[in-house]
Amino acid sequence: MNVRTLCLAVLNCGDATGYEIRKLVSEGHFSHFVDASFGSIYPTLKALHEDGLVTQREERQDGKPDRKVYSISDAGRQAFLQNLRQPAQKDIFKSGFLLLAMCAELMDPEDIRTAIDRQIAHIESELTMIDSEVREVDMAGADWVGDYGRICLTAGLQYIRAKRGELEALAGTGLPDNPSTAPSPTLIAAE
Amino acid sequence: MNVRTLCLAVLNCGDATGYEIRKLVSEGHFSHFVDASFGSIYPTLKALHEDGLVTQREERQDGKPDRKVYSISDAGRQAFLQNLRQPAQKDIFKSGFLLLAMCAELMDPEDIRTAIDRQIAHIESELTMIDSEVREVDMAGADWVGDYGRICLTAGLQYIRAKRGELEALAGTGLPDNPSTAPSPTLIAAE
DNA sequence: CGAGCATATGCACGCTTGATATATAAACGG
DNA sequence: CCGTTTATATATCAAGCGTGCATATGCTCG
Repeated sequence: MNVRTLCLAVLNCGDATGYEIRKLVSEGHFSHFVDASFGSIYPTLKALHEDGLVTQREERQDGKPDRKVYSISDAGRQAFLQNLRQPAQKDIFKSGFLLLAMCAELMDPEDIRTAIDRQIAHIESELTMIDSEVREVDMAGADWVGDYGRICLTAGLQYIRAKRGELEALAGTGLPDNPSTAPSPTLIAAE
Repeated sequence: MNVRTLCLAVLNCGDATGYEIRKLVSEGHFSHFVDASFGSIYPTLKALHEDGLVTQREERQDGKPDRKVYSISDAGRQAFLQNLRQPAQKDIFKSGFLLLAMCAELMDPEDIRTAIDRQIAHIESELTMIDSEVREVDMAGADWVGDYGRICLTAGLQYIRAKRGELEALAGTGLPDNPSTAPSPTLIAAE
């Protein structure tokens, strides 16, 4: 998903400033399946404006600095639908936690436990986010998407809670800086 | 997860060339929770070599071009463990499919169905990948990580299979090129 | 012979991170 | 009650990371 399509998608739900778009995709309703930062959103909005896919109006508000509010144009809607139509690439999932879990045997038990606790907290906060925010989006698909996220996250969370013991048990079994006790893994798989 | 840590993680499991690392993280055992491309892996290996975290030996093989095989050094293991220890950031998940699903109402029913089928195929191939390849990694945590992935993917897959009807039913209900029935915007300011 | 694999490199471009700027409100310390 | 810090809202830019693509080479296999 490139930032262009992302901005169009958000603007398709309603007018917004660059700041608000960032908020939505990084902390709000969209944040559990997309992300983008200031540095890409602002230039993208400018480009979309130049291409006539969004309209821009400046709102002078007393107190706060001027805000540039963007609206999607008809051409923008067309382009957005065109983008949606073409084959989406695979979802992207990157997990530092799983990389760490893969190497559990090298780690200190205490570090593993910390990492697991942190991961649980991350997932829980994500679930809270979905419950509280997704319902606000005025798109028919939002509930469906929210449920999808909730289900995947919940499944992962349950797994971690149920099986964290196995991971913790691995800690320290492959001592890295003690070559005499050379690691002999491959058979630790517990069921 | 930056590419440095990723390369160290792979090399920690055994020696490899840049090509092999790419294969592992993009198509092999590691590919369901990390990714990286040639363009980042090769320069990173060079940098790791300069920093003394990996050693490099050139193998002249007849037929194929020379291969540069990298091994992690003791300093590299230290650095790797150090990286693992420091707090991992949140997992990254980006889904073009969910963005599309969110906007289901704007889409053609046929396009939705195609997208859903494609998504199911993606998930199934990912599951196959995990089943066939993960067991080959010689790390104790690999099974744990594989099961985690399998469970999350399976949960999502079941959800899609069970609820795709609801999504398909939304298609076309928010007619885009008919401005009279266009969705009324300005829902961002929820205060 | 052409397709494809194995191997390696370089570059353009997209995107993120983080610094910087401005202005106003809320909160806190003295 | 004033001054200072902190948070919120807004926007821009430079630097660097990382991807995607093009390129090169030489083998193997159908």
